[in-house]
Amino acid sequence: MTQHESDQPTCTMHRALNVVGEKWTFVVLRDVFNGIVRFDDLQEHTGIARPVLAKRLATLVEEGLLEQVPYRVEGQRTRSQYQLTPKGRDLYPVLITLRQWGDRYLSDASTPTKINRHKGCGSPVHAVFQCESGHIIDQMEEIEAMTIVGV
Amino acid sequence: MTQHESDQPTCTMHRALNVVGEKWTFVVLRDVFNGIVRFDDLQEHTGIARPVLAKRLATLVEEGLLEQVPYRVEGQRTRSQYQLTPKGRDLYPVLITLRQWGDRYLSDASTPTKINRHKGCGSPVHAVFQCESGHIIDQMEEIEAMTIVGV
DNA sequence: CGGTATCCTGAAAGATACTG
DNA sequence: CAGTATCTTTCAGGATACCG
Repeated sequence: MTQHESDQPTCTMHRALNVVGEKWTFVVLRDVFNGIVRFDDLQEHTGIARPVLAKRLATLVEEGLLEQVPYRVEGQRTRSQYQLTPKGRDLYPVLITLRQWGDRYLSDASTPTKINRHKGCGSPVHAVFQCESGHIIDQMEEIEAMTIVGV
Repeated sequence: MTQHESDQPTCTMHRALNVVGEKWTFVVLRDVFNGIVRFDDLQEHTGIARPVLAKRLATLVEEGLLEQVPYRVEGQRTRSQYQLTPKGRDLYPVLITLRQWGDRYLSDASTPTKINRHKGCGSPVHAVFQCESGHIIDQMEEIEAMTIVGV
């Protein structure tokens, strides 16, 4: 059964992958999160071929994860940069959990470790689950999945 | 600058994507998490072409995220199934955060919402971050990133 | 049931060069 | 600086058929 553009998957995770599941998407987003927001800077830092980067950025703008905004430094000409929208910013947890998994299983002497700290208190953070009753869950065995049909 | 197999990216998130960043990987993992663990079941449920599924599963086994284990129901012949290793299980937070993002931004009337509940208390859970001092962080603005060189 | 073997296609990615 | 235009290549993915 071939997947046509029209029949979207009903699984929202699958849909998410159709938006951000391409090879370079998260690498680009990572850099934007890190403050690299201009085309040439992104190109140089990621090493992606220029046409590919252009297409990826266009997709991210189309999908509403990035916004292209012009800016101007006094006395220089107008330039443009990419900014995260709330929709884009909300992917941060995915990025973090992905990186934490990589840190745990794929790091070696050559990989600089990125630590995320709680501003103010300064302690390293990691992903856990919290239920609405307030319990913290760090064993996924304590979680059960359930499908709600009809939204 | 072309990427050869030998020169891995130093970013662990990027490395993670090289393991699980292919189109169908998370869809397969999702099903395995949901208890669909046999080849034909996976094939039918995902709709992936058989050779592709075979390759994806082989990769996941190679990379140590899945294990192929034989099992036998009394009186029937031996069958085989795929089981998550701890390394594979630890991708759960990535799956959940990805799905939560999809739920928020890509759902519509046709998408069944998957709710994860805390066993016992029954309340829905969502991914948050916790720092080692115990604070719960649900605003990513409260998180700052920092690079530690030299592991 | 759990895959392989074969063959094919298209889309994504890459290299290079050019433009406003 | 921020892209396009062209062209080429690679390969993940798909269709179909077959096998122990």
